[in-house]
Amino acid sequence: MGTKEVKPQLTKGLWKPEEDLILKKYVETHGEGNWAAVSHKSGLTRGAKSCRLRWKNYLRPNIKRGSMSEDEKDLIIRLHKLLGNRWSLIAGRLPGRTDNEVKNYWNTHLNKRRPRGEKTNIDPNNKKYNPLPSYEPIHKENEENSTNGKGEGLTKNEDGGSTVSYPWIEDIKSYFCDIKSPPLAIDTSPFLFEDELLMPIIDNNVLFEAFGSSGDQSLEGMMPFQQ
DNA sequence: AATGGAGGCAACCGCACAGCG
DNA sequence: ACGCTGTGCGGTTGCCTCCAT
Repeated sequence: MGTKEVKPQLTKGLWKPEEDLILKKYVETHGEGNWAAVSHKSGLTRGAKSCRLRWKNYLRPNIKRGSMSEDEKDLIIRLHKLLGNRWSLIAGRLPGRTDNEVKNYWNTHLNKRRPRGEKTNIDPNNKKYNPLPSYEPIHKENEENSTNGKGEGLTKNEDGGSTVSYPWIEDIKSYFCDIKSPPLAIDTSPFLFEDELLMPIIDNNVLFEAFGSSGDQSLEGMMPFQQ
């Protein structure tokens, strides 16, 4: 290869306390964001991504460290069941926890059965993420008595004609079936509709589909969207 | 006391996506 | 419409610590 890079060598590996201090002071002075500028102007020899990661996962205020509580564990398990490996979404429901921490916790404590290095939703051939399950309703025009064989997951539109199929109905159903039984306090915050992802997933139609028109009394109080 | 393996965690890497000119 | 840049995300890796032998 011959020619060496002219760029100053970037530091890698563990952060030193003095580096933390520099980064913390810089962000406190100039604000979060524009990590390229942080990298250039702070005096650190760290890349932008490294600075961002360090701030986000370690230096940011209100980071909660230490072992997970039972409630947190429970919530991680349930949210993972619902959302899969969308760690940032899951972490967003755990105040003070980062996506990296949740991911690490899952991989080390909750997912022990998977051999180290085994891929999850990565396609080994093209190294791209496999598509996540579609949460878009499927509209079927003029399909009479459309069911999946069990009468689940399909709803007639109010205006007649088409039917709407919710391919994710079983996910939601199993999720709520699960949380009916445990005595642990149920954190309903995941369903406060702040996450764009959950917005289209959980609404009254979903619950109607999952639990039927008779209503399930045991679910009352767990449905923050019901007025 | 020495050592080797396993577990845990911080950080890196590559990819995707959004915003902007 | 397209390319560039910055940011975010998820998978993976490497190092440190702990513990059993």
